[in-house]
Amino acid sequence: LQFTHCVSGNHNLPTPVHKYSLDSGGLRVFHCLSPLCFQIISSLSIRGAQEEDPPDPQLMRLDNMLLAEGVSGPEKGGGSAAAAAAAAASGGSSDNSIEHSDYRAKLTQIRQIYHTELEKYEQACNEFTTHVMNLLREQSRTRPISPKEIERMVGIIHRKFSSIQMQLKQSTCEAVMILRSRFLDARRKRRNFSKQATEILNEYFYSHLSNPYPSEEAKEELAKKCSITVSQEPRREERSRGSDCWQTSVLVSNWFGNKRIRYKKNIGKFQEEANLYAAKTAVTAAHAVAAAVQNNQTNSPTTPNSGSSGSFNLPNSGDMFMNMQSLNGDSYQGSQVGANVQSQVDTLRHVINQTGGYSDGLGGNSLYSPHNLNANGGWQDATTPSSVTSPTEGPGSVHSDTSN
DNA sequence: AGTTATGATTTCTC
DNA sequence: GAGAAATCATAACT
Repeated sequence: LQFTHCVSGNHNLPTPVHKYSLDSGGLRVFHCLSPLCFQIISSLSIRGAQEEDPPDPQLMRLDNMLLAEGVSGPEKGGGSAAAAAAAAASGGSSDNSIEHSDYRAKLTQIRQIYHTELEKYEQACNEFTTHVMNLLREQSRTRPISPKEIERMVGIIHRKFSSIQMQLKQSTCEAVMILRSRFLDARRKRRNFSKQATEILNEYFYSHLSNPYPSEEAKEELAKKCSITVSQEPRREERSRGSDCWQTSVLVSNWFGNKRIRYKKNIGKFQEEANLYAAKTAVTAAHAVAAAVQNNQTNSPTTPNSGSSGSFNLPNSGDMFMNMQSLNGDSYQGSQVGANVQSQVDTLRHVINQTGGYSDGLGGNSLYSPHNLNANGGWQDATTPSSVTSPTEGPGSVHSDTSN
C-alpha cells in the first residue's frame, strides 16, 4: 500500500495520491487456489502475528484524531467537528471564510478518499477471507483441517488487513495535519491588519501612552471598531479546553503587547508616529477639553504667559496650552473633568512636548518625554492621578536614546 | 534577494 | 494569568 502526499507547488493541497497495490503476492492469492496460498498466508502470518494486540494504542490515537477532525464518524456535514469549528471561526470575515470553505472542501475530499479506501479494503478483506475459506474447504477433502486452523487463518487475514487500514488512517491523519497547517496556521498566513485598524489601535495607544493597557472591554471595543475578525482558528488545545474566551480581543492584546515592547525598545523610531497620532487626536481633544472647561468654569481660566505657544503648529494651540496648564494645575485637580478628558490632555501634552514647545512653560512635567517608562523600563501606573500632577523625572532624560 | 515591518507564539517572571 | 522579552515566520518593501 502506498499513500503519498503531493504537497509541492503553491496551491497544491495535500492531495493524497494513493495507490492500492498489495504486493508480496497478497492479492494474487485471489486467483490462485493452489496450495501455494498457504505458504503466502503463513508468510503473512509471521509478520501479522507480531504486529498488534487488539487494544492498540497507536490505532486508537489515529481513530480519535480522525474522529476529532471529522474524517471518520458521522457521514455528513453537521457532525464534523472540524468543519463546524472552521465554520464558526470564519465568522463574519469575508476573506478568510473563503479560505475556510476551501479548507472544508479539501477536508471533504480527504474524507471521501478515506472512506472509499476503507470500504475497498473491507471488501477485499471479505473476499479474501471467503476465498481462503473456500480453499480450506477444498483442502479439507484431502487432509483434515481443524476449526481452530480456520479460525487462525481468518484471524491472520483480518489482522493483516487491519494493519493495512492503519496505514491508511495514518496517511489520512498526515494529510489532515498538512491541510490544517496550510490553512489554519496563522503564523504561516500572517495577515497585516488593515490600515484603518492600525490607525485606530495607534490612536488608542498614543492617546493612552501613559497607560497603554486597554481593559478587556476596551480591547473588545477596539476589536469591534477595527472590525478585526478572527484570522485564525483557535488552536486545538484551546478549543478542547472548551474555552470560549478565545476572542478577537486576543489579537488586540497581541497588538498592544508588540506595540508596547517595540515602542519601549526604540522610542526614537516611533517619535514621528507618536507625533502624528497625537496631533491627529489633538483637535478632538482640544474641543473636548475646551467644552469641559467651559462647562466647569464660565469665566476665563487662563494664565497668560508662556512664550512657547508660537512653536506649536497646531490650530488654537495657544488656547489649548493654556487650558492644559489650568487642568494640570492643582486648582483643577479633583474637578469634574473626567478621565477621558485627562487622557486627551495627555495627548495634547504629548504633541506639545514632541513639537519642542515645552522649553520653559510646562511646569517641569515630562509626562510624555521618555514617557512614562520608569527606571525599570516598565510603564508607570498612570491610573493613579498623582502621576499626572507630580513633576517626576527630568525632561529629556531618555530623549536622545535610540541606541538599543 | 536582502531587509524591514509586523502579527503570532514561546518562554519567563512576577 | 497577565505581561515582558525573545523569537519565529511571513508580508511588504527596497
